[in-house]
Amino acid sequence: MDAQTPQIRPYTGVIARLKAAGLRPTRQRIALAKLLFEADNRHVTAEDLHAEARAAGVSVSLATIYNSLHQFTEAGLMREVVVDAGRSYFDTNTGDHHHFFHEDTGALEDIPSDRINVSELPDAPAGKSVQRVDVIVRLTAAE
Amino acid sequence: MDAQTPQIRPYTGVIARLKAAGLRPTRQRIALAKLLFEADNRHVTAEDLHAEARAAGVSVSLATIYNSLHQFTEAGLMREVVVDAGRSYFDTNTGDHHHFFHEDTGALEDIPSDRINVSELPDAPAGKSVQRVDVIVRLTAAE
DNA sequence: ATTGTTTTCTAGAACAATTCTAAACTGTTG
DNA sequence: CAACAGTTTAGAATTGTTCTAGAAAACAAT
Repeated sequence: MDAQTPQIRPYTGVIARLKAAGLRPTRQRIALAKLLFEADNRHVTAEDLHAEARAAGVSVSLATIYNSLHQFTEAGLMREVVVDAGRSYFDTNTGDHHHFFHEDTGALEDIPSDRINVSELPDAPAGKSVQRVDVIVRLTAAE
Repeated sequence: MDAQTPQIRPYTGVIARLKAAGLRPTRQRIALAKLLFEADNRHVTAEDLHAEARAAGVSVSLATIYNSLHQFTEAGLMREVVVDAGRSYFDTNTGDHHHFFHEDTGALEDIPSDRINVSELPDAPAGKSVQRVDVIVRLTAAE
């Protein structure tokens, strides 16, 4: 199996990506996009990203982190994963896949879609359409 | 006479159920248990249940609603379903099943486990065991 | 019933994650 | 570079949930 690794993109790549999404390439958005999209399969909370940005010497307010994460998600560059009531995770892998959730550590891990199979899905009720199917495999420390 | 009537239970049924779970049958817990377990497949948030109890003329504090929902869940009488960051749902159906989540209305709907099939689940990572597999089918209004 | 012991309940304060607000700032365009 | 719209910001506000410590209720033994 060949893992489709997205190429590491240069500066201009990030800027182009933001422009293509209809987002102005501001200092903050460029910095966040670089942190998020120049690595694979990142799963971050707003606080995670905030800490990371500050650690990288980029001064960004928490409000901007939330704004950016939502804008990136709306633009289809990320997706939001709900595993824990009270905390939102954002995933840079927008492909078809599912998740392991480590309840002890709070970590999220991808499960490629070919490693799991969901079938015989019932039809959506009348007037509704399926937006997405989320599978979360919750893990605890084995005893 | 068959003592195992799985239908609507009288007062004593709810009380017995609470006792069996190691919970004192207090006025509040009895009232909440009646609201929750004398109907099938209820999906409630804490606020929902609070409003419902008040509407039924039962005065219960919100803290007690939270306490009770958690106690019932720990006792295996209910299960918590995470679909929406920032809101917890509690489900009175403890059997094997999954959920439709209506994103427009916030409603949860059961999908019986025989109407959906999850297979080829990867092994849990070393040292971990699968606690549960949640499947959430997210629905939006069809356009 | 009365007591004592323990559990539970309650209102309100505290808390954490997120969203809002209104003013300051920045990117873009002419 | 001036003007404007889009963005960022700090801090306040909001929301859902948990905590706290005193009051009340359940239970057991009189």
